Amino acid sequence: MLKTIIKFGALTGLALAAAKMLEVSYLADRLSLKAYISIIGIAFLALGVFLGLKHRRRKVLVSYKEVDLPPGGMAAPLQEGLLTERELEVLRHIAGGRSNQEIADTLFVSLNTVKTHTNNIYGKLGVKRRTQALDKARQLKLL
Amino acid sequence: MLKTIIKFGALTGLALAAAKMLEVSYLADRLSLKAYISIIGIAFLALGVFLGLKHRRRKVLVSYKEVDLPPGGMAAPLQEGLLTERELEVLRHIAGGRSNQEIADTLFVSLNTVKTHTNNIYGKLGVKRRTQALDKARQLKLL
DNA sequence: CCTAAAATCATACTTTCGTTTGATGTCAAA
DNA sequence: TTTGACATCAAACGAAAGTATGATTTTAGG
Repeated sequence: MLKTIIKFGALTGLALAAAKMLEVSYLADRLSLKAYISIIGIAFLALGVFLGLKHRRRKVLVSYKEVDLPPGGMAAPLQEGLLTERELEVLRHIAGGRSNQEIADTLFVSLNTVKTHTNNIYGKLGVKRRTQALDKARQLKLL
Repeated sequence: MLKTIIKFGALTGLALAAAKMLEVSYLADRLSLKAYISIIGIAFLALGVFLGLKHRRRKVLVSYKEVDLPPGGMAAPLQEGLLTERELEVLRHIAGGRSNQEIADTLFVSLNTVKTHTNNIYGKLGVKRRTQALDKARQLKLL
């Protein structure tokens, strides 16, 4: 971002310098002030458009890097005891895209019970929505 | 395209008119020609940048580079063209646990727009909920 | 036996999500 | 210029999800 600003400034400076040169050129004697101003304006307009368009180009991630796995393998840091078995069960259903009602049906409990579980999960994970819970759970390797 | 040119021309005309007004203003008496030219230049530069940025909506791939695939082989760019860039962007925010309103805020669009995107995503993935969309997207290696 | 944690359920309420319909502007390609 | 894909936005409604509070029942451990 800093580079962009610097480049931008440099280009502007160059443009201004060019304008100054123009100022003393023979053109100044032949063209009216209005025409001269117009040329300057159009030139800068073009420069501006160019710059504006140029800095919209997309960058793409192109490289990756391999790393060694820890000798023991990627064993789970499993947060033992954070969530209860039932809560984990519910969480897995959520990850599977099931609605609370569907979870209630498959677990043979009421919708309210599922809501209680989900809210307990949110509380323990420190989140407010099921999608956040999934994200957090993955970070914690709970899923 | 024609419209764009017309608008562009109109704006340029307005800018030139403004410049003409400036020309006869008191500023002309107080500022050196150089300073005057500079102001004109900067103004048009700004206008140009504005116009350039405004018409940047469509993104274009400008360069690419070949790389070796990881030994294990990463499943290719499956499902090319299933979701649009914008839809993928929204999907990633959903995966991050963001609410529609939050997504709207970070993308600087309205809540309704985000809802439209999400619904289009659901339609394309053949799902009905965001959590299902996440599950399906992972199966399709879209995330 | 007693207790704390876990699991169950409820009611009432707020918020977010999802659906539908319709519209406008832009861009690329035909 | 016409057309189709994209992105944008709106309004209104129903469906889920989430919050808050309180309660009862199981169950595992001390």
